[in-house]
Amino acid sequence: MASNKKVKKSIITVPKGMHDILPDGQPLWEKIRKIAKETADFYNFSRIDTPILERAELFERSLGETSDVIEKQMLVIRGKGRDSLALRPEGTAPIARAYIENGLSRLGQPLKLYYEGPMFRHEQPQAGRFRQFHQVGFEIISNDSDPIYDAQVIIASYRFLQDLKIKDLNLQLNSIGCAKCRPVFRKKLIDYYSSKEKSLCGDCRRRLRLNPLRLLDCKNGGCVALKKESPSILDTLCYDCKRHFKKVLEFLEEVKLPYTLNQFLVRGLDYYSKTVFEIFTEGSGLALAAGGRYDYLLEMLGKYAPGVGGAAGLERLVEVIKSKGVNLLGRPKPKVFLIHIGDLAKVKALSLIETLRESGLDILESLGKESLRAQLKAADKASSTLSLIFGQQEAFEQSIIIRDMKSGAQETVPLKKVVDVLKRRLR
RNA sequence: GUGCCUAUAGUUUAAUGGUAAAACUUCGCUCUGUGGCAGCGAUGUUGAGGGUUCGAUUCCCUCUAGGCACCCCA
Repeated sequence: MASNKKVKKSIITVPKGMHDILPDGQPLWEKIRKIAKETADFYNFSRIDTPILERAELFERSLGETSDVIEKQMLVIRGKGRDSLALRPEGTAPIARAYIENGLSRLGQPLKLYYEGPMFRHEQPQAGRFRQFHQVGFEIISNDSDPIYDAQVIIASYRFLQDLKIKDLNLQLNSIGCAKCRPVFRKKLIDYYSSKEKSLCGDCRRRLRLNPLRLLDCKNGGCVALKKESPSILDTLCYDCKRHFKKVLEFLEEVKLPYTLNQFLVRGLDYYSKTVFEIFTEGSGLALAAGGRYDYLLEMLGKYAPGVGGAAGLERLVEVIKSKGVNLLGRPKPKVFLIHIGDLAKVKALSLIETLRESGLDILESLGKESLRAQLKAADKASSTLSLIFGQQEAFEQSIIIRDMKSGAQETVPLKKVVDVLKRRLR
């Protein structure tokens, strides 16, 4: 106790933007992951896990050197050798890498993959934004850019959110064109905005030079007004892109998936082309899931193969589920609590637990507590339906008491029969 | 990287220029083999450092951390 002060003073806290997911928060996380897996299973996406560390170059080459994610958010570790390793800021580039490196085209076309895990971006934490966050993502890589894949990724992402019982989903769609038509649009945008540079905000003047597409993303009053008259990407798309996008919309309409066209929707990463999408829910300005087609990503990494994918941020989902009061967790399983009294029973309880385990029964205990009172309290707090009371006398007699925690009714059964009786009563 | 706000038990919050209170949680006791209720008790050097002051948890400054917003993004 005297050292309390010292301990307190030197307490080590979690790094900025990171957080613990505590035991009482786990059930919801497990449930979300479970629903992600069920969605993936149904639509036939196979799980893939890639390392959390990748060569920094992977992201530099694929996400775009001028993107914020690369420019200032990537956490880079200098390895012992000359390697420059990065904590992955997103999940798609690693999958593209794994696809090429392992020759995953051999697994058949198309290859549908899903992943789940932590991502890292060094940014200022705020609502729905962390330095370590978790994503679930769906990706389809194939040897052609069939718009059906775009639709399938969007459907899977949408259904995932629906299965999480998140209401009022709003799917926004756009096409940002291909290598042929995007430059045309880019030029149109620059032409349009150059004459109006004076009325743009500081950020937008920078964007005009660096990444003109992002001009459409600005929420600044003056820029928003200018946006209205700006050239529309949808009018500029080449024939192929137009047809591709139309097909995607057609497919979504077939499954009655409501969408909104948003010609101002652009994405932050360079590898996107054609279809881009974001899914929102009412009352939050943050996208719950987002993604798009990336016809050039794998090519940039050395092998041509178009793909399309989307990812959802789990922290944001948890936040929405909590704030909307969605009840995802059903009734908990009935629990049995083993209570011991006395040293002999304590020892015997240990092997009894193993016996129950072998019979496939779940059992809770509090072997560290001695008094019956305290153990009953613990059983109650764990919301057990039944408890087993095992004392000195029962240990001698090879019997045990089964107590119904709600009614308080007790029956004494021979130890040999406890498994059968429990199974019957739990049914 | 920029701006604004905040910092008191594990949690949520009071209070005061004279070294802190409640509720909830946890643990224990009242009650040595029968829980949920109740009563009692335990668990804190008011984020760190400095300044003003006889005296600072309170006022001021710095730092740190957190929240929110911008940038950007899941």
